[in-house]
Amino acid sequence: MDDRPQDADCDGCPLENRAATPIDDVLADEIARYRVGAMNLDAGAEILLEGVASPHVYTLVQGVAFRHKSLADGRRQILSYAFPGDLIGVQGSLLGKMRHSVAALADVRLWVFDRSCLPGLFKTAPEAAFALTWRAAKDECVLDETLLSVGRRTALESAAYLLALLHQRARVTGLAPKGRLAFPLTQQHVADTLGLSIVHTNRTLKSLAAARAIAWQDRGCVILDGEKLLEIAGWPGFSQEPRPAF
Amino acid sequence: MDDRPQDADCDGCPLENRAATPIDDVLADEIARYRVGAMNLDAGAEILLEGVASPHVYTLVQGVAFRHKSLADGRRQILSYAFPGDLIGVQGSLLGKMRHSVAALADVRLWVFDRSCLPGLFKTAPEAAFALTWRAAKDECVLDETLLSVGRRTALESAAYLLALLHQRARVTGLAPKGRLAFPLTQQHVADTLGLSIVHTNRTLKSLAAARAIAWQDRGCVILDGEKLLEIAGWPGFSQEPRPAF
DNA sequence: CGATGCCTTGAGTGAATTCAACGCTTGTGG
DNA sequence: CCACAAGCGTTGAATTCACTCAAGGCATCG
Repeated sequence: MDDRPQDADCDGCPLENRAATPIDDVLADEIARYRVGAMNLDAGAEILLEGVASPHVYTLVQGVAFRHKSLADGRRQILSYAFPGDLIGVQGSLLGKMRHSVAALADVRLWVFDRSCLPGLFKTAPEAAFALTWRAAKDECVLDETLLSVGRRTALESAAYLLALLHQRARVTGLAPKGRLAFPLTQQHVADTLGLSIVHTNRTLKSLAAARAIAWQDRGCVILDGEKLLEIAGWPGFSQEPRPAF
Repeated sequence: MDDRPQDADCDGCPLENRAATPIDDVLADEIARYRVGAMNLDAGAEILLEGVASPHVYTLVQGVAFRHKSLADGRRQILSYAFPGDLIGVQGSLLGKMRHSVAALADVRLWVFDRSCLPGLFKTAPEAAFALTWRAAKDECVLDETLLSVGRRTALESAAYLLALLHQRARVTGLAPKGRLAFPLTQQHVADTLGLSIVHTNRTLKSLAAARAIAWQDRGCVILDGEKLLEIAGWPGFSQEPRPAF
């Protein structure tokens, strides 16, 4: 793939667009000093593979990615989604090798960092290191809510939660113009995130469409009523609190 | 509750017992300087509540705790378990207020720290801060595997995974003498961790017992064949890799 | 223009749930 | 000391949610 022109709706806002993306300036500025390259990948490509000890850590500049892991017979679970500004592969760097895979959902643009930069960050830029850990805490918070969803919410509630989450995260990065999720999310992705079969996922999404909360058209999801999704999910949404003073 | 005598099997090994517990010396030594007190709580008590901005962070010195969150109508999901040496409440401190609750599974002994010590740790003890983040990564790794389990493993596989996990973690802290999990885990806890009903959990555990992998007796779980659990779960177990050089 | 990927629908099956009840142990108050 | 309640585990039966199997429609692409 190549760099594509930005449209007026701010699809695929680059990381550099600080107005639209929730940049953590301290971390972004500091880590930028360690940048060793960039990488572009097509939608569907794997960014990192489970079991691999990658020499790199990435930041997602453009596009959307997802973390996933699978059982021996192929059953797949999507764990979480990454949006522009997010770090990719930090867990793997800290633990030695990847315990999950990461794949590109849309075409992605990544900045590449040497994994060895992490200890340096802690030594020379404590506030950036703090910001990194704060992000890890936010990610874990999302993971907690997803686990609650998969474990205890009904299929309808769970699907509403997921779409509300993706909508909320996409919006702040300019990836939800007019409510349309601007990345090729398939019903198989939804199924693999919620732990449901593709058939039942389809029926559940139809039910959300019947409630006029979403529409599934042109191979993608349009959020018609975000409030209704939150209501169906019984979820208040994530608060966007800033990082506490260092 | 009060401090109780330690038995020969090392039940309830205190944090001080470095031979039996996987202490991260750098972090433990450093954070100990900020200790402002200790707290003992009975089994069943809540340690931290969702929504609260606690002034404290804790380390679990003795006993077992679990993180959990619930939906409005009471459906509960257990997210993870904490064993001696683990930190409790760091996520809440970083994010402002708790996004989940934490409860004591067994009687617990905690050391109390002021939440404001965290930035100080990053400023003055970078290696300890690095160790803290490394632990967060390990915790997230467990959470990933649990999500895979709840979403994609069958009830039998999932139950085998959970008991193998608890056995593995209990063993290194001396909380699994002769294979018996030395804390009052009920079938309701198992159900709330796996996202199953109590009735189906009971039948699934009976099935594991019929396979001679476990026994459920005297209100507790005995692991008879840890290898068989791993095999049923289709899970290799967690590698106990040390923290990488700083 | 056949192949592929994605969405959709029907029908039958199976897994897991709810409802209900009972036994056993533990703790408590009369 | 006994009666009683409460907590936990167990079992049966009916129901429902979700799955598998199967097939077809509709785009897109080589």
